[in-house]
Amino acid sequence: MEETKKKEYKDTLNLPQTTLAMRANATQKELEIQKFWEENKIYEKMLENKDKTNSFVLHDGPPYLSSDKIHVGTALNKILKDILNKYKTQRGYYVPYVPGYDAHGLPIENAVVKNLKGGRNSITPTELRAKCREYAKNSLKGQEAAFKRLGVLGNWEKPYLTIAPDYEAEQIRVFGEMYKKGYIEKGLKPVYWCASCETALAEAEVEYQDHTSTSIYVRFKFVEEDKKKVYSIINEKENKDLYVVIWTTTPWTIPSNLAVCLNQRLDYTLFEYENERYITAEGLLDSFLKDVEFDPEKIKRLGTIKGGELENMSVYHPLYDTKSLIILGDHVTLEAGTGCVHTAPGHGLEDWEVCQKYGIETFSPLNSKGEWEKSEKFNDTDLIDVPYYKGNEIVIEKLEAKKALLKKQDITHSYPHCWRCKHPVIYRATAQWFVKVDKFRDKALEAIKNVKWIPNSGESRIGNMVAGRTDWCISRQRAWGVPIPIFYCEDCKEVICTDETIENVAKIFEKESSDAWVSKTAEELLPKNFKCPKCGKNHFIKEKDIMDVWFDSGISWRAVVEKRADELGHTPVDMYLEGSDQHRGWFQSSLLTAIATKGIAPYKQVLTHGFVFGEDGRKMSKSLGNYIRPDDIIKNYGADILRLWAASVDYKNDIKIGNNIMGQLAEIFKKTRNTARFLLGNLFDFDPNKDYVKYDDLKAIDKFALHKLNVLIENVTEAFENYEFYKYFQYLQNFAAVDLSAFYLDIVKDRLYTQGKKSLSRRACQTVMFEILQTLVRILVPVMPHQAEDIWQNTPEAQRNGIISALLTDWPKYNTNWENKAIEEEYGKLLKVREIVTKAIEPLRSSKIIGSSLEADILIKGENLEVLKKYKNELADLFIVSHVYINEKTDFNSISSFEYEDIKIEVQKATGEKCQRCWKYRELNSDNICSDCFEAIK
RNA sequence: GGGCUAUUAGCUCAGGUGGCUAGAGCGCACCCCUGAUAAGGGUGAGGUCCUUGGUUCGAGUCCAAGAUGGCCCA
Repeated sequence: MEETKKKEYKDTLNLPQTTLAMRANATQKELEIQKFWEENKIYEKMLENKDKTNSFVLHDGPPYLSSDKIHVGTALNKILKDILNKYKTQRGYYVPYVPGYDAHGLPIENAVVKNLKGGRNSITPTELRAKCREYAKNSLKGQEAAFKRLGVLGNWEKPYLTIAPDYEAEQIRVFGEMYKKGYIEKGLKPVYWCASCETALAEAEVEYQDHTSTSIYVRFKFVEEDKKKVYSIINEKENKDLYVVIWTTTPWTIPSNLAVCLNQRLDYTLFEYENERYITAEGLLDSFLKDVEFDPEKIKRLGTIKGGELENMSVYHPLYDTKSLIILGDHVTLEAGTGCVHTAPGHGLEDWEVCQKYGIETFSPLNSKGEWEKSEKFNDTDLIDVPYYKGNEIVIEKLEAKKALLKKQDITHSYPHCWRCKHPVIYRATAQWFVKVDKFRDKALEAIKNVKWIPNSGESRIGNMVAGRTDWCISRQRAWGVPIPIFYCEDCKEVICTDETIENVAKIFEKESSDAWVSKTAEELLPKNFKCPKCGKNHFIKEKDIMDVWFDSGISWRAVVEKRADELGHTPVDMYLEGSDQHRGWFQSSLLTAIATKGIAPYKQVLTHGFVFGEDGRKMSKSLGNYIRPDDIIKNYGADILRLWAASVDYKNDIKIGNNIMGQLAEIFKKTRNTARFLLGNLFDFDPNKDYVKYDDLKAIDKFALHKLNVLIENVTEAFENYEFYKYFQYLQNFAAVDLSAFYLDIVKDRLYTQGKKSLSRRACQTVMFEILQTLVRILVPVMPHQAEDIWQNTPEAQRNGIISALLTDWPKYNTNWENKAIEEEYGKLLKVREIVTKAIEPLRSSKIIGSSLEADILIKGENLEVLKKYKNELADLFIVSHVYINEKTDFNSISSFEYEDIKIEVQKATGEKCQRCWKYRELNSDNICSDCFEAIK
């Protein structure tokens, strides 16, 4: 047979034709597609003609604008949101998406200050705020571009910013409402304080360095009445003095002591030494005795008592004529000291917190320079005007004089220092504004129960946090933020915050932003001719603190969702979707502000995802070499593959990312693409309006394929409804690789190529492929929108039904007409046999006796082969061999066989000659083709 | 230390109420095809189901303790 003849036959085949490129060329193509979406206003069209009462609103949690680059974790978050939004849109919902940005706060302020040559004080607060604003806006540009590059669609024309004037104004109103309800109060709380810079410091502004401190053991004497109680508990008759012993590394805080904290579960030992009696934790007794040089031989143990039994007893302050309460706290451990913790709520965060529970007021006698100040509550003349760091010595002397000091020794430990002046910092309680969460906590806890948390462990997570929270400190001593809108009367010191003042400030902010608080005087910010409601005078000063940024973003349900009701509807929205750290952050601040003002949670569902790690399971870091940025992935693979990654992992847990993982996803991406490409290639001449074959005329295998497609639709839909995208990924992958590529498409190829172009049998499988392609494109949309669009744009016009973008297609529906249990069951059996057939042929291939499976004939032997007999005419196609015989062949030259259960497969070299057109082994005519082919090209 | 959480093949995931000789896809190895061709097909090798105890005739599955990792607190 000469080559030309071969070529002639090839020309009579219906080979695939398509304009869809085999390679995605994603990095470039995705940009073109994004441009197409933008120019054709696809986001707007997705919202058009939708019933707004049938909406799905996912309210965006604002990422922080500290940098113009985004992290993979942020990308993951935005992608998950977008996948969901696109899916819900396809399901017919009205799905608006307004991206947000969090733009106030310390990191931005610090970044700006760092770039100032002359430091913070070289410019005015107004100028500083302007620079912060500029910094945030620049970051926004970078982040917005990065988000868009992911293929995220939304209202990019009008995102929301926490620094927008109308946003800030609304924040003031929310504050006002909460204040009016009595939910906001002023109180004292210790913060890191640098006495040399005279400023409060945030955690991020503190550096830990080694520092040598004088540590002391101090004894506090029990009051008579409580001592008797203790003795009665341990049955001790002799009524000698009893002391509890504390250990501290900050002697200067002793004057501020108000309590001694024990752990309720720990055992405490009472013992006598040289006629004095003490209490310390059992587990620390040995180290204590050693430190204070008590001879263990001379110890007389009197008994043991649980910390819990001493609760609410009192001891005398070692220096003053006051009493300190014995309280309990879980932070007390056996790591160091005596298990009895000196507690000064004005000088330690844990101290403060535990004292809040006992209603012990915060006592903070130091001024901003760190010097003791005379007051009603403090009048120790030895210390007044002395700076705290000189106080250590004085306090120790005084303790010695009172015989309260058991021991002092120097220790070196890690201690916080000011990042700017490098001096050690202290905890100092200052006046702060608090949201009194305990006043509406029960309501919040109730609301938490009515929200759907995904995964549902979120409920106990946030529930426990809210239950344990008494106060939310919203004061920050910073410049870049929304001011706490409080005025003080200079004359009578009245605190002023009324409906009138709030609304006036809000109105001003609406026009000029919260910068007005800095640039205007108190009088300018107050209503005209405002007079102090208490004393009637008219001199006022402004509060200097700004609000915690969590308060900013926490009111977005109000400043964004409710303000843009026409676009976003109302609270509660359908979903908040963020990283699991937001149980502490945004989920909580949003909940608290909404409960406090509106009485309801701002969301119906909250979905959380875990954090992203390197492929090695370790935290991503540049030094470990496992740090990956979204940019890098997009540059190498494109956004769709990053999106596919987001969809492929179970985001409830920690998530890993790396080159191996991405490489693998790229393979899946290619698989779906090539499958779609093959479908497209074989549909080039298919017009569903004319060529669609009705169900009854399909071959059994076609019906089986539709059945499989139906199952896919069902599974994938369920996966999306449950937000289990990784299940979708598994289903999709299996369908493309197993059901299509390795099965249906492989088998049907022969029919498509060799049957008459317009023959019923070719049109039948084109009909099925059409349905598959239509479904495939649609289910690719949420996860791989660019790929879906590329496929769609290369789909023949007649098959697109006038829909201009893949993103505007509907989600496929389960089709009951395609349900076919009989075929499913029968084909299930045939597939088993097919497996046995391939196993029987395999050895012939390995030993190079045959190449293509069409070079083989099959003989099936066994009992109960009814199903096989029923489909006898389709079996050769199904196994892709030339002839299939069942039981009855006598002259079969078996050269290989394989047995499984009750079926035996024999293989022989195919009889007849290779048809030059269809390559099957057949009786050939004079043109060297078989009769089927002869018919097909007639 | 506390709250919540995770740990099944190299990777991503399945394994309701205990019965598994532990599955899938990908990747890998080998082979085939050359009419999906920088594609397609086949076969195969990979697992002390984190560990240790316990309950049970029987545990990846239930219970207890522990290890390791994570987020948030302290």
